[in-house]
Amino acid sequence: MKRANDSPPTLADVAHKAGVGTTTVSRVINGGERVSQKTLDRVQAVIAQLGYMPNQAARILKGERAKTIGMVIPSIADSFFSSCAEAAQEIARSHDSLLIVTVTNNDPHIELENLNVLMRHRTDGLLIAPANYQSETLAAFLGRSHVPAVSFDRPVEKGTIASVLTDNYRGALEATHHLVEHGYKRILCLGGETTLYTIRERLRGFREAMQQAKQTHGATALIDMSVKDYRSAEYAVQSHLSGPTPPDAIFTVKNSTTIFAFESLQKLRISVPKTVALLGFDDFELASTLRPSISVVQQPIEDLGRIAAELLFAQLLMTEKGRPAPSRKRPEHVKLETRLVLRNSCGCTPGTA
Amino acid sequence: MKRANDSPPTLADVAHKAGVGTTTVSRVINGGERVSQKTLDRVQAVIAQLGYMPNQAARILKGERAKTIGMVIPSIADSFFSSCAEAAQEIARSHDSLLIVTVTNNDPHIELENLNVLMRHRTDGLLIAPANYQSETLAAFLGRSHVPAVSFDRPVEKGTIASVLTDNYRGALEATHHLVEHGYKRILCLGGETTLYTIRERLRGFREAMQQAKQTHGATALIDMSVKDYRSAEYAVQSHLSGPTPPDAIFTVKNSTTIFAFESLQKLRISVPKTVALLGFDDFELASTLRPSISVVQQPIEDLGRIAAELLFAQLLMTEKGRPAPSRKRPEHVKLETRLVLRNSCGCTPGTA
DNA sequence: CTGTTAGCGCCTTCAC
DNA sequence: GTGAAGGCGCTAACAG
Repeated sequence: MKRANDSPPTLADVAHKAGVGTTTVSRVINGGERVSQKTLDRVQAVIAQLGYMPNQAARILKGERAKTIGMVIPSIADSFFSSCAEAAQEIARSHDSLLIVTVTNNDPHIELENLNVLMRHRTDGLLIAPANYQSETLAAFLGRSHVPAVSFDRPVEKGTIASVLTDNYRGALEATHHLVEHGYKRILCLGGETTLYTIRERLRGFREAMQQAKQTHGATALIDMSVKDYRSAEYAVQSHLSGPTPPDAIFTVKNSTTIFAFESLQKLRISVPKTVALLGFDDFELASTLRPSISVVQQPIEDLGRIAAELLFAQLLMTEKGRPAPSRKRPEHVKLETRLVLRNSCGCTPGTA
Repeated sequence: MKRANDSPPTLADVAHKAGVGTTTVSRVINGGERVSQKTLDRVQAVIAQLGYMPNQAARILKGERAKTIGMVIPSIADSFFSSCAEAAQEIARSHDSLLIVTVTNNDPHIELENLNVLMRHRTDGLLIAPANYQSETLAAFLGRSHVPAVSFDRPVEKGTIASVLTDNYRGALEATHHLVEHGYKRILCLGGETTLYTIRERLRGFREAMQQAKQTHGATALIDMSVKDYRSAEYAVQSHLSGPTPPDAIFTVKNSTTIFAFESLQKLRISVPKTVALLGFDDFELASTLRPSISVVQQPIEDLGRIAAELLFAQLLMTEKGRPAPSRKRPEHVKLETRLVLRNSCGCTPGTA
């Protein structure tokens, strides 16, 4: 026999067995245009019998779409990014494409490595939450490789790629305003990882709000960005609250910080919101089940992933239809709104819990 | 100019520009054996200058590894599977491979579709948490396609592929025993999705434990597998607890059921564990932060993904080295142990909370 | 409607 | 140490 019978059958195998030319088989598997019903049936029968599947690699080599997009994120286990990934996967699927997920741990070096691998595989496009939004290396890389890319959650400042971001600044601004309106005078902003775009924006929003509140309400801003894990959170909470002029409200800039802070407060038996109020950026699964329930700034996570993917495929269809001339339309920059979800920890008493 | 300057440079481009043959360039990018230092340097310079990257599709076509493995799971957003995915991704990365994640929503039809797409892309191997562990279609598909596959979390009963599973039966058995030893007499098993392998195994464990407890402790088993969402959970909890002979303990068979049950109990102001104890299968992020903290059966989630991936790559290296003769070693079946994490909701009082 | 043919980019004998 | 040539599986001209 000619072929090892464990290697997948090829188009030629099908053609041979069906007694037709390769072109005909090719036509059959690509919609069956310009093929007589009779041959079509016969060929399809052979395909089914042999369990033939087109070799995507060969198609890619011929210059077709790889039907694959790459996603570069800090972590999959993080529910934020896994939700984005799921949304993107869904869009990819609807475009008959696969999603390759790579994780960077926020390490720019690993990120670049991942991008390289993805380029080798000739993915049609890239979805990326950059480790370092100010990196020129990344911007240059993305600019050089002519692969459509969309950043999400974080921008790529130096470059010109499309982005889908949450309005972190405004979300933090509004959250802080809310605390101020509750009458809290000494508001502590708690967090870490200040190199991240999202954190900086949130901090900026907090600062701006407090700047205003200083005038209007005589409120004072406290900032402690030393929180990295539970230990540092507990230390921070304890030291701030046992000081001479403790905060009466805490604004946590991210998910995990909120949780750490709450756990610390709980452990130290500090009453929330009586002694200190708590309001966090980013919702999380049991925020409404904890006692007190935690007020948060909620962002439209799935939308981030979904819209980023949609933008990417829009670009792909663009460059497919239109003449290779990339029609220099400036890249889209979508900014999504947050929603302030008021529960009990900020001092509100919505509904009847 | 010959080539459109926006299409990636090819090996031939490099060869031409460096004034050498393609063979030489090929050697350079594959380790640089049998190439003089001088040409090596020159070629590498050109490669860097052109930003050349080998086209993986061409390599695949030549019969090389795709350096890609496919993962087929019910959902990415689910923290259980995203953790598995992250672990698998890490192993893949360490083997210089990419991970393609596809999601099935536990729909066997979508699952098969995903598998087909993955086959087209000639992934080197498959990691799968089958939607239906009893499916003959799936088993047949996996058997026919000669791609190494490892199932995890759930087996593929009819086939002969390797698997990495949690010992759900024993985990549930021990958990139930624990409740019995607390002295609870009427224990309710609460859950849903009884078609899933994991659920069935847990239910089996519960039944077995209660069977024994009936004799030894005079305990009674109650079973309600009607829980699908929060509403059904609340309904179930309410009706059971308001009945004439309410349960004094609840064993929830999965993550989300545990949470729904807890939320229901909280809403109905039913004291835990005083009025009813609660013990759930599967740990979750804030289980120890809730009040009372929730006792759970913890499974080694990351290990599932990691070991499954390791097994897969072991198979890959196998078939690479050894003669194509697949050495008919029977597939490995790894079973991982659970851990009973005792917190407050079952009636225990570990540490000082 | 259908078949023949020429590559896509790479690796791999085989000569030099 | 180096190069030329063939072919992996597929599609897209071109013939017929």
